[in-house]
Amino acid sequence: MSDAVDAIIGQWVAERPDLEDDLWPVQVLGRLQRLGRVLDKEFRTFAAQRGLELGEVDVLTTLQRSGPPYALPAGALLKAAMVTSGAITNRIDRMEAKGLVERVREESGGDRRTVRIRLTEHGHEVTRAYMADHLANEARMLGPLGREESERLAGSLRALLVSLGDTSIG
Amino acid sequence: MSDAVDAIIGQWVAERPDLEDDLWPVQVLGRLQRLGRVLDKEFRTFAAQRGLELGEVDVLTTLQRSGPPYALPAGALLKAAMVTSGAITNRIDRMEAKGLVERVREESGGDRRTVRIRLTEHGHEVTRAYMADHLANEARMLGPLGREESERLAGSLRALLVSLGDTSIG
DNA sequence: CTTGATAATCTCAACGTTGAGATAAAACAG
DNA sequence: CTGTTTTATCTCAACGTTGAGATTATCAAG
Repeated sequence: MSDAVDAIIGQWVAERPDLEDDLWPVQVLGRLQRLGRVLDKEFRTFAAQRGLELGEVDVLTTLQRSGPPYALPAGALLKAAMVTSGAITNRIDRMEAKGLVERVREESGGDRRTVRIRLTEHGHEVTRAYMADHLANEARMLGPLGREESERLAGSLRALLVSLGDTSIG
Repeated sequence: MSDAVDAIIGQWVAERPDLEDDLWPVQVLGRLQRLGRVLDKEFRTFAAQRGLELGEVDVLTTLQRSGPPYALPAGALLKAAMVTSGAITNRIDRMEAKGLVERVREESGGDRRTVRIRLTEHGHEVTRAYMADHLANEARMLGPLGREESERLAGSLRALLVSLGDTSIG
């Protein structure tokens, strides 16, 4: 069975036969770009059905998996989310209005520049429910691929991420 | 060697041991999401250094690989790009101002609703130069992975795209 | 023909992100 | 201390996309 990227490469070979030997990276990177689009759309819709923006889910899960006390400085969040500072400020503003997180400024003694973002009880509940649904959805999406092939695929993707330098969360 | 996703999964297992058996899809989909971000950033910077927006490159290459007469209806472009109509109108406006493409309305006899977007000579040159650089950059990015592992990876990614229903360009 | 439905494109306000700059606090050097 | 540099966060205008609606043209039925 062939996919959209096979079709695209086929077009290129027909139009630019001289490039044929240079097109092999597209088999991987073209598919990764394509999957990025497809998954982004899927997850965005999934989040929207639950009243959340994808960026908000990102913040919620980052805080949740960071463990007690479920609070991180804004700077840690922006590095984890790979976005700029303006985006994080904006997200936190919205999430604070929704009661999902709260800004906690350091008391006397601490660094008064940093603002810690803490999950509220409501944020905890929303995240817990979301994660359960989300993992079920992911399992469904990977169902046809099978668990064994998934493991193999994960190994190759790890190697690629490592070679691209994405080796730590911060 | 472990990557950022290994770290994330490690945090989840520590915080929510009850979820451990359900986290296996994250090994694949988490990495794909992450790679989507990383590649998007890389390609966006690469395009910006050459005075182009990523969406503009998308239009240029779609037209180029469609072959003579290097012209497609706006509707075909928006399906290929997986974006909404507003985005395509906006892109074409910008690209027309840059002299990369031109709008060609059907003459008498054709469907006068459709607007065909045609690569200009300048657009051709820009696309040709861009593709050469881009393919070299992609080969460089995949260098560490090696061509054999790339082929294997491409096969798994194809299977996933097919199972997600992404089997044709339109 | 005429009417109604469908299709292709454009318009535009709302939205989230970017990126440069502002603000304020902390760390460092003399 | 005092002045400079660095760090953490916020502000805000510009940007590209979305999504609903408007516009104009084609198609189908009567």
